[in-house]
Amino acid sequence: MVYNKGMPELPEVEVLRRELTPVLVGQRILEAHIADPHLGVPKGVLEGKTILALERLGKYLLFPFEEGGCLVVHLGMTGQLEVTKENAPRKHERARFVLSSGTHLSFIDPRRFGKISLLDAKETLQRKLGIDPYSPDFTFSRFQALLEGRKRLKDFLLDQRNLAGIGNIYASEILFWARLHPRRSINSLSLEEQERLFKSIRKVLDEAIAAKGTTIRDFRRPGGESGGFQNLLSVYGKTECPRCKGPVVREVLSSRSTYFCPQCQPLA
DNA sequence: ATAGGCCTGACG
DNA sequence: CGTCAGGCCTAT
Repeated sequence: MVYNKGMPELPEVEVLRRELTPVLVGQRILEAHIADPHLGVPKGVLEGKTILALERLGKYLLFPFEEGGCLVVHLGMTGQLEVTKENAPRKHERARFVLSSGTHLSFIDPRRFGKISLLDAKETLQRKLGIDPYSPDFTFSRFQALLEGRKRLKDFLLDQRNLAGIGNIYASEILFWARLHPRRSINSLSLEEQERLFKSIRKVLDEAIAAKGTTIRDFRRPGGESGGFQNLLSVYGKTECPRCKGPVVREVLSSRSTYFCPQCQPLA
């Protein structure tokens, strides 16, 4: 079974969490092989631990242990998690865990931007991150409070200290649905525009999760299928606006590609 | 607010 | 060859 995203934002990590849960919960780690010394996991601490659940915070996947503490995985740009029965190491494999069921969990990451670490508690990570859009804290009034003092709209969405989980693709998609220009300044938003933005966040993320994530490269689902949201993207990587049929513009903001329809998302 | 660095592969 | 890529951190 291959669980390969490769464009891991919140929806992709959530799909991963859901699909890995039945395979991993209750499993004991028999062996942990950390091939990449880059990954800061001390030797010998994972063996014998039992995975209690799979949780997600923003783009982080957490494996809390029955014995306390948790393993944290961040996929970076190209990280993948694969469950396999085979013992042969995969290309770009950075870590491998042998589980009590006999299956192996392998962490594959060509560009090595991904991270594996060990945490005392979920709260340690939570303190570094803003509100997860699927936590009970994600209310309109909390959202409004986050907007206070912030500047450019797209930067706000990408900063994980505000909201945790939105990346470059979904930022463009959310702003399209909210009909807001990526360079709009936050303090210029009307109440109605704030509400549109708030609702667009969950709408886009919900649909992306329902479609099993976005596959722009070579993502394979467990049965060999791809995720489906790449077929539902409105502006990211597009040239024509699905709403007004006008041209979609690509603009570089904070050295990241940003797509929007200047007609439907006016700056003024 | 922006550029650069971390890495490697894919593509022109 | 050169350019680009969905993340994130640090330094100007």
